[in-house]
Amino acid sequence: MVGRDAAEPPGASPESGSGRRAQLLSIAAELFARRGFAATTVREIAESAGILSGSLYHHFESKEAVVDEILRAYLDEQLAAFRKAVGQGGDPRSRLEGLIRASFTVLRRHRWAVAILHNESGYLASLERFAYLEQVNKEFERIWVRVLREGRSRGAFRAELNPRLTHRFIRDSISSVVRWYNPRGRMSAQTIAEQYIRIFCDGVVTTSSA
Amino acid sequence: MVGRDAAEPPGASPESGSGRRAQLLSIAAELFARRGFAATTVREIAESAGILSGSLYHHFESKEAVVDEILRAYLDEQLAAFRKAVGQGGDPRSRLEGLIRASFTVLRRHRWAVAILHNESGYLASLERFAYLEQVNKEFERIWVRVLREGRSRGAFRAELNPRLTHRFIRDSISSVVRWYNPRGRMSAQTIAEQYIRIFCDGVVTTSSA
DNA sequence: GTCTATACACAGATAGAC
DNA sequence: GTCTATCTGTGTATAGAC
Repeated sequence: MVGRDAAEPPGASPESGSGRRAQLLSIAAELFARRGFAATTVREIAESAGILSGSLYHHFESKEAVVDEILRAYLDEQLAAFRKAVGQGGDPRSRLEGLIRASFTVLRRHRWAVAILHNESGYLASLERFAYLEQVNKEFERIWVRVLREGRSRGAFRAELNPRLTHRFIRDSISSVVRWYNPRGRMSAQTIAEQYIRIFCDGVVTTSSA
Repeated sequence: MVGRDAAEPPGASPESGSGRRAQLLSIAAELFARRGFAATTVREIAESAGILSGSLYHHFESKEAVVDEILRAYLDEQLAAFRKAVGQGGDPRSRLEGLIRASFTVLRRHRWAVAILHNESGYLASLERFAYLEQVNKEFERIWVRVLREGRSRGAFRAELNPRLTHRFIRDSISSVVRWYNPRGRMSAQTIAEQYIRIFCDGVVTTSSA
């Protein structure tokens, strides 16, 4: 847990929960993801929710507090999903596939949070309030790099690939999916996940004589 | 050419050119890329350049005009580089590698522009002024998809991969590199390009029995 | 829980002196 | 080409009535 003092019943995620607060978080998350955090005004958030901007401050202490909550809910779930995935064992490839699938699974529920984190992490990192992002980032990297290194030392993954670079590569590729992913579109998160696994593991080229 | 009325000698790129105007563009580009377009103020740009905000308007008509110029300079060069790459012929894999290398080559000179386009395209697309971004986007996609489709029909690339998805995948992966790429760091753009080509084409796994 | 009304800061941009 | 001074709009946030 990244930690927060929940005034809401636990289990209520900002992007799927019921309740007014969760609804407001969901609306704000989509706007932040689509237009950017700085470019989104609290008036727009309130208007989308059918209330006036002043009323938002009954639910949240500030605009920053809103993103904060959106991001923490996502990060908590993602961390748990990664830990569960690597805990299941298996050969290196299965473990890598497990991490990739865990990313896509959480992405379905937290697409806006994934987009916000990907787009605004540079800006948010400059604010003291979001110093924890760097820590979580490092923890995620540790989990992935362990799997990649083990696979490499066992000869399952290519020796010439830098594990940290490979992790960033996969992470950013998946994060970028939220820009065009549509839950009601032709491609399900599963379909995309399987295509991505195919590319990451086996590449685009068929005659891999490497 | 995306087109603009140049009051400057041609060939002067915003990120490497000499002259006051080019210098200001370079400073602004870095700030926009690091902190976000909306989050960066004209006062910050001016301050970084050692002048006052009012003085900026002697060089540019507006903040939007500044990003506009940064993006156009990049897009012009990128388009030319892609066209040159596909014009060189070769087998599907060579052509794909050519496109990837062309991306990384241009990225060296226009890293901030690449970051801005990647991070802010959602927001910028909502402004009339930047309607051309969609057109350029489509043109880039056309170039890539042609190569990917041909490779697929020739049996060189996996049949199950969606060409448009594959293009977006590669494009976004490369764009994300600018977040951590450091021209004076351990990894050169070439080194990164070769690792990316390796992953894209052959995958991470060694025993690709696919 | 929402609205009214408003404080206060800061944004982008302009005009004219130097 | 830069500065001084400033206009005007809009942003976040607050206080108190309903």
